[in-house]
Amino acid sequence: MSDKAAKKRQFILDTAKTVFAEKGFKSVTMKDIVEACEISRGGLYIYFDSTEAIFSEILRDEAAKQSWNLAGGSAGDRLAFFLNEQKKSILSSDKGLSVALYEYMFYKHEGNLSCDDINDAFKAGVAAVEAIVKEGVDSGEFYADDIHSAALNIVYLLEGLRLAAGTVGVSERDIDGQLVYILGGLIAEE
Amino acid sequence: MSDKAAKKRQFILDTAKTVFAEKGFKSVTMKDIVEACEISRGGLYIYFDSTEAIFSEILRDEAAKQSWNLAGGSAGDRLAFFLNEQKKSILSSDKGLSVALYEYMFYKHEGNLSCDDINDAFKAGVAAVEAIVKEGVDSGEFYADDIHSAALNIVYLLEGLRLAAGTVGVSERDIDGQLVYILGGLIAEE
Amino acid sequence: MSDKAAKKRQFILDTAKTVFAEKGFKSVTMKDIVEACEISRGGLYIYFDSTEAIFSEILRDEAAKQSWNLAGGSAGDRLAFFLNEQKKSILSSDKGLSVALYEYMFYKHEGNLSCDDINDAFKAGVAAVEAIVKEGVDSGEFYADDIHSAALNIVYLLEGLRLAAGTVGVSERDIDGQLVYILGGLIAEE
Amino acid sequence: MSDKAAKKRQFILDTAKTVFAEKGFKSVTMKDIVEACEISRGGLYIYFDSTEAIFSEILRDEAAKQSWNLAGGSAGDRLAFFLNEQKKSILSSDKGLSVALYEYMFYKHEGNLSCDDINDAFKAGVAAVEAIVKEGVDSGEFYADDIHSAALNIVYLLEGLRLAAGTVGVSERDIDGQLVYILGGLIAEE
DNA sequence: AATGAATGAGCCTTCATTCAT
DNA sequence: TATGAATGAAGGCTCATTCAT
Repeated sequence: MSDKAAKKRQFILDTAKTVFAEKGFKSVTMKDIVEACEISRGGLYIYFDSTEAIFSEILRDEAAKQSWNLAGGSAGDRLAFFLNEQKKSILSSDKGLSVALYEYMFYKHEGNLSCDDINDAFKAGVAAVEAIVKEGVDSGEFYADDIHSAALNIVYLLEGLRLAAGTVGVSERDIDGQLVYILGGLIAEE
Repeated sequence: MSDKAAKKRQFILDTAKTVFAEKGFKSVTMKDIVEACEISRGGLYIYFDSTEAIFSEILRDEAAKQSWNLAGGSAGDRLAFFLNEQKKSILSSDKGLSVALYEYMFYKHEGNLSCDDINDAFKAGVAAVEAIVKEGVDSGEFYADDIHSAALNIVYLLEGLRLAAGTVGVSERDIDGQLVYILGGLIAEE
Repeated sequence: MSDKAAKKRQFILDTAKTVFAEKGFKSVTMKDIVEACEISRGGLYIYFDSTEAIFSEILRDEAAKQSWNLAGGSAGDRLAFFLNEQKKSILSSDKGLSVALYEYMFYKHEGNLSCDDINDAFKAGVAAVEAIVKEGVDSGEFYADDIHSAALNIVYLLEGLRLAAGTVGVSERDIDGQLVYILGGLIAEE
Repeated sequence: MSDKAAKKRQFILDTAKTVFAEKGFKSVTMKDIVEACEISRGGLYIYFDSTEAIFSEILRDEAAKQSWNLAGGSAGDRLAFFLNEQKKSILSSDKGLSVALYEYMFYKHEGNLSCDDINDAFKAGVAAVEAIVKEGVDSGEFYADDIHSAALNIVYLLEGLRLAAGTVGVSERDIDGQLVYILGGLIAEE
């Protein structure tokens, strides 16, 4: 049973994810999810108490899937790979979930609710980028006065791009231009 | 009469602005605004049909206040001034409105509604920054391979910072670090 | 001034009449009339307290215009003339007011409100028809066992036609068929 | 469950019918029905979306109950039976629903909404009467120049009576007088 | 007289949440 | 566990009516 229950739980999460990707966070109601999952109103409450609980768990799932330190290779290769992944994610339809994510963050922030998962994820992201940059600096591939600022710069820039993608829209060329800029900033200066 | 009406209209806008700053965009109801303004339900409808209409007008007001091409001086001075203004705005309590703004943009975006005011404002921002950068490059103060990308870089970075300020939070030091980074990128390379 | 006021009052009645013709009785709001007349909300209340008061006065006006005993001629001529007038009224756009009239009657009836004007008008109509029929019978033009029933028959039939015109619709042929039927009933039997 | 739901649905229809009979169509609000049924506001919406939907279904129910071609016997018997049924219906408290019906028809008509059910019912009524008349004419019981007009005459007259019953009121004697008139018109002329 | 802003009551509709089955 | 009917709170909107100017 616990097995079956786990499967149903996962089914709900997967289905709800598509709903959040489509409608953002705040607009999604328990009813929307009930309808998308084609289960009963009461049935959903057995597993989750609120859209917030569902989204929070979806985030946990997503975070678990993340692997910052993918592959091996030189720092340059790894950074290039990372940036390419980010580019794909910014352009992809999964962008939808990022809009929901922003709404979720605002929602938590407005309520002055702690949002440690998000904060932690952000810090983890910064740390991962910082690690790559540091490695590159150590190996002489990159140049940076202040490694922390360099990493933050990359992360903030990517957030800015992602946000723009969800609102005013960005072209692939715009993204490429910025990625070149990032790499240039780390490499060009001898 | 029209004078009095204009005053009340402005009063509503001003009051609503504080509500949006506090609660974002989506969570704000006509009732919230009615209560904040201490007017009657029907009274509000005399002036505005929806929270969207109110917020849209607030945005117009804000945009009108914007003056990108402030002061004179060298390109460097002007950029420094601009960045300092941005820094203040990112750190200030007006930050609240920016969260509402993001929600508003997502709201429009989800509904596939045109949001020309926002798009125009974004483009205007990019153009203004680009103008300063170009001026600096022309005068030899700045160096940039691709002026457009350089301007976009600044704008995206500031958006990323502003977003972070509204969610995970940013310290003044973080902002300063990034501003230095921007200036460094434009100046350092000879 | 009283002259000017009387003119305005009449203007309101005339304008409101077109509104009632278009929307019936119950759907018409004071706001509708205010807008149609392009006067102020408060201004309307100076003259009338409710849509009911306005409609009631319109009815009085209409009743005053009615002249059942028009023209002279034989009973047959006068009946033919009367029926032709009814036919025109049933087919005309003034039909709109008749729908409003029905709604008004129902409205009064539901509230168990006296509606003497209507009742009186109905009785007056019956009496007028009855007078013509009686005249025809006396002169030998018509034949009728029961003059009152004959008159009621004509009135009810016309009401049925008018009602149908406002709902399921009637063709001119249908009306003609019924008028022939009426005349036939009075004349054919010797 | 579906059984219980069907019962509740029917309960709502039955209760709403009394409300419509009392207040007509347009004045009835969802709130009225909610209160009459002693259920919750939201509860009603589970079954019906609007007063129109409820009334429409009530009409369907009523139409299903109708049996035009009742009993056997001669055309004269059948017509007499039919007319007697109509008389009872005109005099009965079910009259209330007929006022609502008229309002409903006007409502649909004003909105230029198709109201096929009503039109069909009207045509079916005419056809049924026409069939009886034709049968009588064929068997020599009745006499009529134009069978269609004769049938329409009966139907329009009954509508006129029903309408009058809902507004100015009719006495049983008035109705009897008219029924005699109808029968006389069909029979007397040899 | 006339204006039109303001009020507040009233109806509509949608959901989160509960609960008997 | 699962269902889905039921509830009631919440927010949206429209008008009749009043009132200061």
